[in-house]
Amino acid sequence: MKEKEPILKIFGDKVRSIRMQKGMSQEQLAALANMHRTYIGMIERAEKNITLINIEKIAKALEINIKELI
Amino acid sequence: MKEKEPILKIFGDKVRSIRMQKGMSQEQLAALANMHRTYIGMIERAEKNITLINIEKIAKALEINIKELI
DNA sequence: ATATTATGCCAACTATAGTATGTTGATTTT
DNA sequence: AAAATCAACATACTATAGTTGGCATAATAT
Repeated sequence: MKEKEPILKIFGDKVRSIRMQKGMSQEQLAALANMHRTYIGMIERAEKNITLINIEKIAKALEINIKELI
Repeated sequence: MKEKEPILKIFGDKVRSIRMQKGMSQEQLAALANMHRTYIGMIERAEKNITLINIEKIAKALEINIKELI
């Protein structure tokens, strides 16, 4: 993941905006989703090509539907 | 990917049903999406945890919106 | 101003997604 | 019934997603 794929950017931006909207830190979201704090950061910065299972985990942690994240 | 995650099963089933609805073979879909024939099979059988970029590629090949696939 | 909390970023590792070939059996076509 | 098309499945390999720790910087609180 050198070049930032638009779809990852869109996804990361949505995660960040919803997370902040809910007043959560990356660390809090990570804890809820059972992930590492830095991984959430990487996703928000579109540095990783996230898999479907992790998309679902983040959606659940944010208490939203997956579709709202894509 | 030993145990089939429900979300991957749902995703794979949708790919298969839309593909068949459009009268495409796995091989044809693979060609359109620039993927290998067996990989499409693995996705439909929920044997792989697909990444966001590939979800997008398949959606485009099927000429549908990503949201329709999740 | 100092302490605390939050995020970015790097580097290294391990697990697994993604790519590919070949074989087998089932389904469809002729 | 034979031929052709399609999909399942078994490996095996290589690229990269996912996990982690540590340090630097920025922002917020006391």
